[in-house]
Amino acid sequence: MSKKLTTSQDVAKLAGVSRTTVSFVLNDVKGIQIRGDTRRKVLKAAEELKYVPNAAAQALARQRAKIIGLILTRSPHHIANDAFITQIVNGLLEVIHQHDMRLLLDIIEPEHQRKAYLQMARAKRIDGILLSGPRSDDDALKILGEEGFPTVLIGQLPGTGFCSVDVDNRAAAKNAVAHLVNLGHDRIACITNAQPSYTAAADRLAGYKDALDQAGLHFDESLVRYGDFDVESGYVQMFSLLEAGISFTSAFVASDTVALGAKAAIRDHGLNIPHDIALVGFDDLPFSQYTDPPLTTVHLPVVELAQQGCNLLIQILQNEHPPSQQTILSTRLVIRKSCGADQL
Amino acid sequence: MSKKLTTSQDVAKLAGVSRTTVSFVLNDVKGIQIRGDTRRKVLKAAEELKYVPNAAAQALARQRAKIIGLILTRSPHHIANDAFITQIVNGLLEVIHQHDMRLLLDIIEPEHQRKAYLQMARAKRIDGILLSGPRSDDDALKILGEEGFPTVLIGQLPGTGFCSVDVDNRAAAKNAVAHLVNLGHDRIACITNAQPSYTAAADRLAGYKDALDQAGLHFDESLVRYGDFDVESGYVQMFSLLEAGISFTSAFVASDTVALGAKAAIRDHGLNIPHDIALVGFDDLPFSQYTDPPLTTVHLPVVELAQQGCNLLIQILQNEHPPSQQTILSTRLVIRKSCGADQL
DNA sequence: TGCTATTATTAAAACGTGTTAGTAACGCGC
DNA sequence: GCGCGTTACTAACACGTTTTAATAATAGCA
Repeated sequence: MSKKLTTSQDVAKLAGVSRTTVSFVLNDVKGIQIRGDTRRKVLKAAEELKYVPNAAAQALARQRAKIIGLILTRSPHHIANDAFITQIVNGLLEVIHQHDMRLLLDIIEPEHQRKAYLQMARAKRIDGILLSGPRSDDDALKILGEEGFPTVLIGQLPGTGFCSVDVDNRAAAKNAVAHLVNLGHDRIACITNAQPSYTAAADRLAGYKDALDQAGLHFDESLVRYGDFDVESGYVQMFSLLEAGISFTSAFVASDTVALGAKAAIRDHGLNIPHDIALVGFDDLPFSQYTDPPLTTVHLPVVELAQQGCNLLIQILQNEHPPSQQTILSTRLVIRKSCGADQL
Repeated sequence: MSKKLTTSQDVAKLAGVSRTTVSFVLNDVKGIQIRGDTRRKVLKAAEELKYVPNAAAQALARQRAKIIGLILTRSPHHIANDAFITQIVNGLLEVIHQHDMRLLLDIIEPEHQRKAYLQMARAKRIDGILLSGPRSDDDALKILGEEGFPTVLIGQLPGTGFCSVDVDNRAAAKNAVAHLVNLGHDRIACITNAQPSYTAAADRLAGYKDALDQAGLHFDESLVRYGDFDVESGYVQMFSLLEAGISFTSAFVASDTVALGAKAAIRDHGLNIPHDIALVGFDDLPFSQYTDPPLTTVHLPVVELAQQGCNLLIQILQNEHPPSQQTILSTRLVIRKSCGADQL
């Protein structure tokens, strides 16, 4: 491992020009004129030496790391069960690559070392933050806001001034449950995707109530259970519902992952979907159309969510007008077999 | 957004010492003695000013970015369907955090801009690379090796000098297929997880053949299909097998994701698992025990894979003896209902 | 030829840290 | 009182860029 590191000085020497000229040529600085042959000399020298500018030095000089941070605030266990993350990363990277930037990924446990990303921001290790799963009790986030650090939320935090991209969870959930109502169900159970301290979970539950209200149906607390992101929680909660001896003919499960567990519990009770219990999920994960039966669910434009969030952040970084604060993308109900709609 | 940036100079001034002393105290440099009260003054000043060292400047000065890069060489579409990534990231971050480092994530499309991570390495944006899904036709990787850049493969590339962590795909596949043989099956179809240019896919296919050989069974090319990472490919390939009119009573599908698609195809043909066709997967994804029926599959220690790979890389970075080149972790067959073993 | 305007290039100052080499201050033995 | 080793600190350089201000070279014009 040779210790030599090709620097812009080397390129300059080989091309017979100054370091400044090398920088001008390589960065294509506008407002600066360089003779054609000089430019070619520099480019040739750089090519020959396989010169690559040192990232740290560049970051220090131009006060930009060209890195954006994606922060996920969930426990590792929840991360492992989150089928969205890869899609988010995909969408993000597409935009990021267009701007010749990089992605730094970090996971922060809700109760733990919350200041980690505050540090990264202050150290200017990252130029901006994309935060998925914002919590209202997150002080670090609050400080970030006060310090004016470029931040975009994937999700929402009403009452704060943050830019955000999200879907209308409440309306989407209402729509999904209304579908069950329209199919004639009046005893509809609900398993949330997570604890109600997560705004998305609370919103989806609210949507469930909205649909009941609109249909003039009574909201029965005993039909509600709280999921916890993963498959197992779906199994456990649906099991609990079935064991409770409360009658219901359909269920709205606010996460496809959780719904998968719920489905297994229903099967283990010897019941049939959709005949005995009609099931509607939320998320439309890649596997959801391949479950047995295929899962009726709410499609979330995750990739678009990530892309728009990232574009928003980059606009902020470039000081282009801080655009409309809150972006809401639309969802759609994907009707498959698990709700029994095709049997009408 | 105030333009001021607290620097170590500010801390020095407030504490009434030199910048050097601040650095000594904050980095706890050994071999240097600092009086107790001076140390306290510095710490207090740093605290008061909320000083956080500039990452770029640090990286430049100490020639270390304290960032390791996770490079995934798969197409975005495949990434979206890869349920392992989140687990890998989880395992990685745990180790990375212990060493006060960060994770930079990038996805490189196999056919496309391969040099991207070579650039990052040369720019010293990252200190080391963890590469998942290595391909033998990857020139950039070859160059990385020649330049002695710290690299660890998740997966394998025989014949190269890279450190790597992997499982014995061939033995694991052989074991899984042998299980089907032991259950009395002599017509066993196979759908790979990916194109055979991926070493993992080729190895698993080889293991399938090994098991047939050992059992004295004939290898029938027409029973083999090639999956392509995602659920859909499983559906398509199993469909093709079923339509081909070749009789078989069981199938080894070298990926749980692909197996999910295969399962759907079997169902759509009105066949029962495991009665008509016994199914064995590979990977043991979080959802695999919740499919209907629960999937018999090969458990992969993904988290451990990531952790050990990361530890290996960090050891290399610290110039501790470049340890045993190839690490192989063990797998185990998880027997559930889809293979019909419990009906014996 | 001189003077100015423009063009092409460079020297030097930032950026904020880590680190080496060096220097005061102090006690100590003789 | 002189050298000598310790202790506690600092001045100054290094890291590799970008960018500003200055300069050398060329052209335009009377």
